[in-house]
Amino acid sequence: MTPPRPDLAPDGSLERDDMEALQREIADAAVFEDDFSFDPGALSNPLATASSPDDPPIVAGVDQSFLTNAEGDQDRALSAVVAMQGGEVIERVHAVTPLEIPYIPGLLAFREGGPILEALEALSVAPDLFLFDGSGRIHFRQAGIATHMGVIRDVPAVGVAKSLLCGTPRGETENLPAGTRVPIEANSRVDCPDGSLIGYAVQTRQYDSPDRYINPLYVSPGHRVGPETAADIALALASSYKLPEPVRLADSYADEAKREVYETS
DNA sequence: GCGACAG
DNA sequence: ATCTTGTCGC
Repeated sequence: MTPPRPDLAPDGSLERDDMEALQREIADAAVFEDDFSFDPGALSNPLATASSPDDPPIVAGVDQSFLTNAEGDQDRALSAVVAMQGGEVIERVHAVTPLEIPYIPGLLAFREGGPILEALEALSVAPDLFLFDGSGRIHFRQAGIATHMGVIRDVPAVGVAKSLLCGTPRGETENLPAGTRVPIEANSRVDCPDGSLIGYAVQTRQYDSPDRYINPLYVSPGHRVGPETAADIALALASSYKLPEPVRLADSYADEAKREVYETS
């Protein structure tokens, strides 16, 4: 399947200015509000399956691992995709591609976007929603990897990051109770009006003991999802662990597939 | 010049 | 991201 917007694909050979210009184009094409037909309430609730006339939505988690050559340099990226439906894994695919550029904050999609798009091509099911490890709208040019990939495929996408790239939490984010969220608003480093709601710090899990605490996730709209719904989705999909299940499984699958590559070659 | 910086 | 043992707590 050819993506709706192959012209916006991340190209590691572009000049930095052109990469940033492309990101502004991506942000212009992105929709940071709910624009999908499935019922988000049917994502994790097993009972929704029986009561719904339709099949539960298919959610795909995406994550990467990296391969090292004989010299010890990271020369390839491995992208892993785990598709789930009604709480069950229905498909797993992965792809390995050579790395073009180093990791540069703000340009992550130009490093990892290639293998991701290739892995998505290998998917036989059509996900209703993508979850990416990284930011969406919480990005200098509002075009994090979740936004970039979501726009190219024109599929609803959410960014799930473990640390904050930019923006300002509208309050304390340490030791939040499970199930709570704190708005992240744009600051001067973000290419949109100061104070714009660009995502949430989301506490999916928390310890009971008072002497230690879990850090929140930073969830932001990628494409065709609003900030509120993005946070709802992360909470709904993270019933047992900090990370939403599709992303957590993609994470471990990326490691598993990496070991297979090393053992096979 | 200084600081900030997803994975 | 990646390199990695022990260790704290339920």
